[in-house]
Amino acid sequence: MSVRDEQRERVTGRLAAHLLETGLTQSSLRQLARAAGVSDRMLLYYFADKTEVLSAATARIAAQTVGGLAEALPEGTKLRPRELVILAAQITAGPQMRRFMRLWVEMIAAAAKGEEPFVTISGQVMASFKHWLAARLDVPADTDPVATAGVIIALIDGLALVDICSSAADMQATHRALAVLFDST
Amino acid sequence: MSVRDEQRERVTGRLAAHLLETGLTQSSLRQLARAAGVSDRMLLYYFADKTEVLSAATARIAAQTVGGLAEALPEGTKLRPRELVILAAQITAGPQMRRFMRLWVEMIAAAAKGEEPFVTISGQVMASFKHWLAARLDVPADTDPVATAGVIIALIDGLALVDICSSAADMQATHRALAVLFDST
DNA sequence: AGTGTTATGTAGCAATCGCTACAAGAGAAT
DNA sequence: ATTCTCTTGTAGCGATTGCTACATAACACT
Repeated sequence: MSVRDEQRERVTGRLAAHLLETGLTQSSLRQLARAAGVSDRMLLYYFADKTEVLSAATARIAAQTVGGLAEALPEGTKLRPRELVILAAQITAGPQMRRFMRLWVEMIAAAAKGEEPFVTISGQVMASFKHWLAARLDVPADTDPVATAGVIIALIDGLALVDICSSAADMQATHRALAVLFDST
Repeated sequence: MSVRDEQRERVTGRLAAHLLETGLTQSSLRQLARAAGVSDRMLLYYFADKTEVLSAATARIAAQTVGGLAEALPEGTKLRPRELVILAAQITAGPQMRRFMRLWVEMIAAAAKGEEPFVTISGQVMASFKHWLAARLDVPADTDPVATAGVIIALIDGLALVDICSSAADMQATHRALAVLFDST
């Protein structure tokens, strides 16, 4: 592997950590380069352009996140929708996943503006998340598991949206109300 | 009312329409000025700075939207959570509200970045939406209506997120799954 | 008639943006 | 030793950003 490719790997990891930390607020080429410990000139030597930089970093983040989720929901798990909602809400409320959710919201908003690579990436990530969740979903035979997973993801992502513009206390109340609404006892 | 104040009103209305149409993609001062039919110089004569421009326009949009919702859910309406979810999902899926939801997502993402006026405004709008919805919510006495409204808003807003990065066909399936999950028959 | 406030246009500043031209050192290949 | 590709630095370009200095025209007030 050439020096260029090695640096590409190193830089991708650092950028992934940087984006998780700061979201898309510090994502100009110069800011990204500084966070990665290289010059902006070199960033554009390792990658073709800014789109490719962000593409590599966000793809890395998505892979890491799916890997982390696999621990909480290993393959073969089968949960009913209400159970999965409660569990997913708990998982995504943790400090680590919370940072990802915030970045994820920013990425989708960028996709709404037509900005690449976010249109492409968020479409792919959304689709794969849906199928990943659907595989762990226990639903009646006559209902669409992927579409049901879509509803659950909407709820989880929506909680992240509400989280952004609510106080911590309000958010706690929201989670309590969620537990009541989706109580499966 | 001075000429300045009259223009302020006119411009605010045009900017509200512009933002609903284009989201936050064309929201530089020069682009906003062009959409409003004035020079950028004058925009900063009518308003103190860009923050105040966006503040006026988004406040107008929020007021219009609440006004529109009041037709579908007039005061005195009382619905149980599952009924309200289905109804709200239908309402927000229409072309007009869909534009608002897209802008709303972009505004929250901007708030996540700490950008004013979006931090302030989206916090206010979220809080008032919650209470507005809670007033139309029929819940048991021992559950918090405002927090329950928060969950419903999370689901509705989350659907807008999913909508942004899904195909129209997938989105139809998602709405069908929603109807099944929250079937209140 | 003079004077001050209000309204509008022209021009441009400093900062940042993504990106590139150019040169040069380093090491491998011949 | 020479050439060639890989790697890295310096410098800067043209565009866009939010915002401002300055001049001027119009109108109100005394």
